[in-house]
Amino acid sequence: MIGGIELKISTKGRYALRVMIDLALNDNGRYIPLKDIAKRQDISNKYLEQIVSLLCKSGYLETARGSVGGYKLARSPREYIIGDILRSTEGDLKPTYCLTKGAECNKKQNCKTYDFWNGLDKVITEYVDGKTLEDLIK
Amino acid sequence: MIGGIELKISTKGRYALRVMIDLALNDNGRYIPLKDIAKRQDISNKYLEQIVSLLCKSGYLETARGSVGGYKLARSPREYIIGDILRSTEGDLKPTYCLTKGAECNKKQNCKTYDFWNGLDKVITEYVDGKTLEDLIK
DNA sequence: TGCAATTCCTATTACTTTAGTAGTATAATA
DNA sequence: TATTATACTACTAAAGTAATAGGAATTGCA
Repeated sequence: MIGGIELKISTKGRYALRVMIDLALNDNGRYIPLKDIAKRQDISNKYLEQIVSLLCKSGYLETARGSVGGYKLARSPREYIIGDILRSTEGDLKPTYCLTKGAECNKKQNCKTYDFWNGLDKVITEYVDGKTLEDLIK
Repeated sequence: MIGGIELKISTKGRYALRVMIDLALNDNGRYIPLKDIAKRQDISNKYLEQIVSLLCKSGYLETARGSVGGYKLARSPREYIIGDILRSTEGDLKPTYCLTKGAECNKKQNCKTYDFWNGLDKVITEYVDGKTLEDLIK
């Protein structure tokens, strides 16, 4: 088979963004249990656990265990750059491997496509890093 | 496992672009056999066959079979839009399924992320459709 | 103290996609 | 007719996606 579908953001990135928005919109100062978010967003609780874990490790969420535990935003929505949220779950957002430091192609110097891919990366990065969580919820 | 690498252009799109550039740079009016391109580009001949087949079906290449057969560009480099070349091998370049006509999410109307993804699609499309093959080879 | 609610951590899995390999048929030329 | 090349189709190993599953650790409360 040839002719697939690519350049797609995976569920991890899309769900991460929805979790952050959900937490921003439902902020009441207390910790919000994941099952509430999962229910509202219609996403598997167990799968969300893994995604939220990445957001925690990046320091984007505060968390509390136990019976009144859950998650809440660690900062105000305007302090979250969307690109950062996506990168924390998607890995990097670069369109080709040759753009990643340390993974460059050895033909990079005289490759006619390198500058093109680099330019594509630039417009993507400028867009996702130019918006904050606040921009999305208002 | 969680935490993969995404938003990547696959080899199909990258190789297609390199084939088109190779054909533009080595244009001598005659048909160029695929094995010459494969050798210059250091890509498997058999794999390139499948990619080139897609470019042919899109009408981007002229082809001739037989002993002096091969491929050549169907038009001048400035008449090829890079986005078209990529889409012919990659499928669409949209960052999420919800942006594809007929595959929209049923929550689209009040989804806070839809406009964000739509905006990302727009900057990607503007970039890839704003460059021609001529831009890449000069 | 014990129970319930919750996060935390790791393993497993079905499915799809990627990036090819392989074989054969078809066509054109010398 | 032998050679060279494209055209077409089937197959495959490895990786990634999108979960599911099970249990351990932590906290609040009766």
